[in-house]
Amino acid sequence: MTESQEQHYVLEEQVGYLLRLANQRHLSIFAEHIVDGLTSVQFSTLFRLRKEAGPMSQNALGRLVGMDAATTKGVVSRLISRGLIQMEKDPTDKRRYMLSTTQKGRALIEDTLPRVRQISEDTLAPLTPHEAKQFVALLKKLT
Amino acid sequence: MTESQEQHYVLEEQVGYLLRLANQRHLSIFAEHIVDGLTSVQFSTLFRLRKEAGPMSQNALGRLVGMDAATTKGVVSRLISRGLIQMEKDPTDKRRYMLSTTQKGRALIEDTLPRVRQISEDTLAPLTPHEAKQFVALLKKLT
DNA sequence: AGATATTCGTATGCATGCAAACGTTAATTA
DNA sequence: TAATTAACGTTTGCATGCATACGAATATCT
Repeated sequence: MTESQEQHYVLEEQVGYLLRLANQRHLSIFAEHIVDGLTSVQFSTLFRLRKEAGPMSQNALGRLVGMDAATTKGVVSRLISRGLIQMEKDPTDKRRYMLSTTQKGRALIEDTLPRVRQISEDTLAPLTPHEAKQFVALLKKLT
Repeated sequence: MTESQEQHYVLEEQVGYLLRLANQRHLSIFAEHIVDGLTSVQFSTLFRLRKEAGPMSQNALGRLVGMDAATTKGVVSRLISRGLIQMEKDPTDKRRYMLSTTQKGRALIEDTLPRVRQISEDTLAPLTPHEAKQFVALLKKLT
């Protein structure tokens, strides 16, 4: 390999730069489809709480969605403000609050599911179906 | 396709969810390698200003890095605070300020280049070299 | 049991990132 | 030329996201 190739550095070919732009694009597509201001992270959080192990503590939920405690606090507060999840004291552990979805939250998940499916499709639209599967597989391997 | 397949929705297989985690992972790797608190976006901005068309307006620079005007304002302010770029009035357009890198900024780019190369490698480390190339190509196509 | 670790939720500060609104200036159009 | 439109930079408000620190409660270890 020659030295000139070593010096070569193009922003458009760096994973980090491209990941940032791809993420921005997805969030933009998400916002287009979801009218009521629910964010991608808020949906993920709500979905995890509903479809995973059910009621759990705030920090546990955050971990399942890939958020640290500080971020989780804000997301959960907003979901509670919207009346999509609820909080009650854990009788066995005075530090914890158990979180669970409300009826309104569960209804919103069902209403939103077709749209989030469409969002995934739209995000992958520039790729052929085969490329899309490849891409998602590589993304999973990367995580 | 059966109805049960249509109902199927797994968070770990959604592009948006995976993109968010992949981006988080990259930013974490970036922070590990760069000691002085320079962020990924700040490096991209500095690099663009130095290696692209040279001195340009704030909004133009932001566009080249994929930031809106509000975000650009903050990033540029921080780069100026660190003494990495400088701002001077554009004599031909009273609205504009022309931005350019300082000597300190250019020196920092050269010092940082080997490290950002390593960051890209580390981010792609879970993939084979062939997969890594595929992944970057698909990311580019997606953007 | 008592000392130490860890976990829980919380709070603050900082950095992206977008929407929206704003005054100023330049470019376009009628 | 006059009116309109567009671009420039700025500010505010809100949402993620991380580091750090904190008191309270639980777990673990000696």
